[in-house]
Amino acid sequence: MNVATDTRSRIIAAAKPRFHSRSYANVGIQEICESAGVQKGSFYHFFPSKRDLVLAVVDEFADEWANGFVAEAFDPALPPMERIDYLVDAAYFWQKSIKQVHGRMLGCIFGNLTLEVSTQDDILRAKLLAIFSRAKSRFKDTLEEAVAAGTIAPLDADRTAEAMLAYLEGVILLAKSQNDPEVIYRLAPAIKTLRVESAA
Amino acid sequence: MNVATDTRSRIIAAAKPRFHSRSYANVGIQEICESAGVQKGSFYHFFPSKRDLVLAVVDEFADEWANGFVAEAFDPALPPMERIDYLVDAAYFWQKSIKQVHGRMLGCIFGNLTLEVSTQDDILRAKLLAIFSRAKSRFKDTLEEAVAAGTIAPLDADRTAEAMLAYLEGVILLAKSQNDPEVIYRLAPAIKTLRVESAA
DNA sequence: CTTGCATTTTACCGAACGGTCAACTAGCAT
DNA sequence: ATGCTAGTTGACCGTTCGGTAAAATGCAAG
Repeated sequence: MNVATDTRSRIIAAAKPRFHSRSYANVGIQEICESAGVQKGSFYHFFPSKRDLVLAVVDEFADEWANGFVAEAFDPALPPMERIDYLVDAAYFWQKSIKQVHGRMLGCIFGNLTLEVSTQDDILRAKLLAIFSRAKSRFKDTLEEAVAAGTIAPLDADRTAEAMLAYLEGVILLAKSQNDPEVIYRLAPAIKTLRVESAA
Repeated sequence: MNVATDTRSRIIAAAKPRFHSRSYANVGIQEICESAGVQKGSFYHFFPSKRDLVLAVVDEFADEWANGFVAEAFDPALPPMERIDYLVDAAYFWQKSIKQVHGRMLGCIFGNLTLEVSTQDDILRAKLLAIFSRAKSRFKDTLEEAVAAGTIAPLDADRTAEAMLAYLEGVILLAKSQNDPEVIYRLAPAIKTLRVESAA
């Protein structure tokens, strides 16, 4: 790994937990640079603006999830509806472990950023939207498979997938408002009761 | 209305749409003062800090809702489950009208603030939590009434109420990410399919 | 007419904000 | 050894941030 990419990734590594645990506006570039051991001029060598940094941070979080829990959860070897159980469990355990270390429920970075910036920055909103869209597709494929297998009654897979994603984000929001990951444990399993019937 | 309360309420009136359409951190006191036609010294005569202002703003939003759509929706004269339909419709039409005027889906102020500040300000988080708690109670009472009337099968009313609130917030979040209130129209009715079974 | 208080004005504080710039360094290819 | 370039440094830009303090104003009661 050459020097250049190291500096860049150190910046991202410093920014990630900060944007996650506070907010976009509340974390300054100066603080990130200090924590990464980088001068501000170097920062702007790698990132044209603060917005470009947060874009990169979002990408990293997305990759981390896609290659971690999400890949495990949506394992084709698992019965379809169990994949959803797995994902929900992963969200719970992840938030719980963060709280144990950090003392706080930090919630979902994508949800956090969506509500903070999506009225102010369409480029960032588009990136977040793409991530949600991919998540929805995972749910949708799973639901279609479950219907095909006869595990669940036929339904509007597209809309139900969107509803499930919404529910998961909402549960995490409520859990954050209580600073208590147990809310996820309590509520998230009900995600499987959500249904949007297919149009006649 | 005397001069004092007028200045104070002009400040709140100027702050409300700004906190709603942007974020807590992104709206400065100076801007609020300019818009309200008030000097900064006057601002700090009425509000000890920015946080106290946002607390007052949250109260106003909460009162507005409680005395408006929420009061209409949870009308005891309505069949219980229709109250939920009503509330969901109200959320949709409200967001839609805001978008028509403002060009943007602004979402739920309580959800927005929760995700932005609840890791950083426990007092504000507590206020938001209290508002969610009241909302949950409305759902809970409605569900209990529906069960008593035999409209729906028995369930864990407390948890289902919490789940419904979560779902509503999640749907609004997703709608905001797409800047499209029709997401609410599409997804929100599925709120009535959510169920948490009562413990055996 | 005066005292007292609530309100308002104005100027100001230090700190932080995102971002820029020119100079400098190190490594590599010619 | 020279020149080019990616990377780095540190000082600096103007602006805004939340918040303060003292003086000035308006007003009502005694």
